[in-house]
Amino acid sequence: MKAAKRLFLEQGVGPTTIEQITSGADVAKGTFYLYFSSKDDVLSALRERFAQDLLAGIKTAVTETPDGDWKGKLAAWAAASVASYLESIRLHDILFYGSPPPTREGLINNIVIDHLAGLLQAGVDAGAWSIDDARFTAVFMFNGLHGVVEFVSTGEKRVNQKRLTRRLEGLCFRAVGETP
Amino acid sequence: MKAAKRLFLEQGVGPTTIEQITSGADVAKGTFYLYFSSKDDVLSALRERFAQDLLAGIKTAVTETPDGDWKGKLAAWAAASVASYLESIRLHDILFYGSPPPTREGLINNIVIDHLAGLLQAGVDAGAWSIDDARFTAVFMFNGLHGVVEFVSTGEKRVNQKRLTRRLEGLCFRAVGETP
Amino acid sequence: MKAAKRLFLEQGVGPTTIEQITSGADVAKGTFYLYFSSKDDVLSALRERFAQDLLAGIKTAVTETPDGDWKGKLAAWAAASVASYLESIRLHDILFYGSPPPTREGLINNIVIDHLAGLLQAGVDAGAWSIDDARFTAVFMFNGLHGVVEFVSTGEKRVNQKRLTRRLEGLCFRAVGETP
Amino acid sequence: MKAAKRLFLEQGVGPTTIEQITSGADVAKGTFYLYFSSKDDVLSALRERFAQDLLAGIKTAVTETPDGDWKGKLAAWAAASVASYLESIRLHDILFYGSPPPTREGLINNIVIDHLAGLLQAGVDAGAWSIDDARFTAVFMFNGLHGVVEFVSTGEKRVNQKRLTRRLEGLCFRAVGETP
DNA sequence: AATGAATGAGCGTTCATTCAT
DNA sequence: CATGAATGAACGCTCATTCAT
Repeated sequence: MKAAKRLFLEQGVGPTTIEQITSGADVAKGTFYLYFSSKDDVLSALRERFAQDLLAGIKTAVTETPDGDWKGKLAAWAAASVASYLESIRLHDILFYGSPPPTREGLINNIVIDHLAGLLQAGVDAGAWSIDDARFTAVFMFNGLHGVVEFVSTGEKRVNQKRLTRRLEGLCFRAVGETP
Repeated sequence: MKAAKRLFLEQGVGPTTIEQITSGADVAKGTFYLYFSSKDDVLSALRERFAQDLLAGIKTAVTETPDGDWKGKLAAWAAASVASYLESIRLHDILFYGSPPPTREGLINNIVIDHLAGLLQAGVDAGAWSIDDARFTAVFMFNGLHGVVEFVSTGEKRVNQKRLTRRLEGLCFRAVGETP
Repeated sequence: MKAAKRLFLEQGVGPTTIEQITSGADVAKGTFYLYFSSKDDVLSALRERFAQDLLAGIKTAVTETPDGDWKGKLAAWAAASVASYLESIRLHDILFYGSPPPTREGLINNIVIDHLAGLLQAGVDAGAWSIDDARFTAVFMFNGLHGVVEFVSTGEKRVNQKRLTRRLEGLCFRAVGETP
Repeated sequence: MKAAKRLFLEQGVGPTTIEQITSGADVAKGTFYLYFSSKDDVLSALRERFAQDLLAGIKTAVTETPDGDWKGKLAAWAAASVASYLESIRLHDILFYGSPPPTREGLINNIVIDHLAGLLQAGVDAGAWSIDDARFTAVFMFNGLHGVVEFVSTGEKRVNQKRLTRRLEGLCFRAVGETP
């Protein structure tokens, strides 16, 4: 999986051959098929692992913020997301926007968005902010943030993470009707 | 190009062969190479055309809104975007998220986002709203909207376009610091 | 060998893998190579066993017919052959007509034909019938009978064994110049 | 097809690779798939051609014998069959006894046996001889003859075709109840 | 004696691309 | 301009065989 990840990042999924993966991992070609049934299968495994890691990081950050501080939790969510994505936006895109997109179910998006939707709804229930539809807003926020990180990553020379985070926190606040 | 578009939608880009395209277009295989240099080349052409059409629709809607009515223009932008994407979100995804990703330059995103950023900045200059960085907000808004449309398209049975548009307008207003 | 036989019958020799055989026999793959050197080796063993069983059945039937009754012995040969083949014609064909053909030596044919040729020659010596060349006639008779059984097995819904046997006895009689 | 036939004869069907066939025919590997869909497909084509040629030879010989001379026609059938098979018994065996045997329908056997059965029945109708069941006897005769030719081909140093033919005619006569 | 993970040569098949007609 | 037969590199995948445990 390490070899596959490296190669996918270097040349994309399509052009990477099984042979290259096994060469990179210093095993024989047949060995690959002992553990994976196809290239898509490795992709699945990488997705799974990526999603778990990402969600874990976000959850930790949000949980560490004191209960009751809803704006703080939302800011923590944004900051953790930005940090994670800055580190691995290319891997994310390769895994989740690769040619035959998976069932759209089981996308990383889903578990991360589920979690965010939960957070937003909890804020609503606690009277912290007011929004029409938590899931809806979660999708908007997630995609907006993701897009911005991607935009920034491919555009600027060096990313000013601090300013980026501050601005995204501001946009998240506005999305729930708060002022930055 | 018509045949290619249909096939890409039906089975994805990768699995579509040149032979299928030429069969579908009722020409010989060699003829393909008189007009395109490769499959990626057709993809490029389809992208170009798609982006032009999309931007044209948005521009018209925005222009038709009376000058000075900034919220109206933003709402028009959102409504036109939703309408266009609802009709062709799958084609968009196939064209712009297929592997191997294009140069990140020349993405449809760019010309549409450029336009939106212009609109936002104009609003700022006119004192209609206040935002930190127009381009930044434009990227956020564009991706948020796109994500929501995609989410809605793959999820619900039938899409309630009116409600969807209303909610997205609201989120766009909030993103520029206005109340829905 | 039991597992191999079952699999050969179910899917043919070629498509059967060593892995399937060892799975079917509930042993590890390596164990196979402790007892056989290759798939052809199992095939050989199955052939040997098949030929022994078949010849034993025929010999018994022929021996049980009183000495001197040559037509009776020939009829017994035919009846026993029909009975045996009806039960296992598919196995026979798989074992003896599979590619690559064995050395043509060691074919079941040989030991069964040898025996039949002996019987025919004994009849000649005893003045029971008159034929040109015993071995020659034995080959003809053996193959004719085998072909008929195969023909009948693959063709009809249900085989009328009694009638089949009677007719084949008749043909065997004719082949040695006797009337049925 | 010529190259395939040669290779099948030299090394058997299984061990022959598509690559060898195309090399032998001095074309590229892909060209093979322009005309055949698989190795089995070539096999089919060779079978077809073989059966046509064989049957044509037999029919000619039988037809050339004066009508009314039933024993002559049967002798002609035997002689033509022997001659054809002696020339190409190995090819026949490779084509028709290869591993995954075709549907047992469409076997050469069928069209040749059909023809022979017709001849035998015509003889019965004309009162030339008496047999129980024409098709049945045809199968017996065909397989007997085929087996003998095969036996002789693989056994002796040099085949005495004249004596072989005479003896097989004799056996065919006996099978219809005539004396040689 | 038994195991089963590892091997890697070799297979059938596909398909973008060329070019003589 | 258009054709489509021919190409052949490249791929995913299988499976008989080995051998350290």
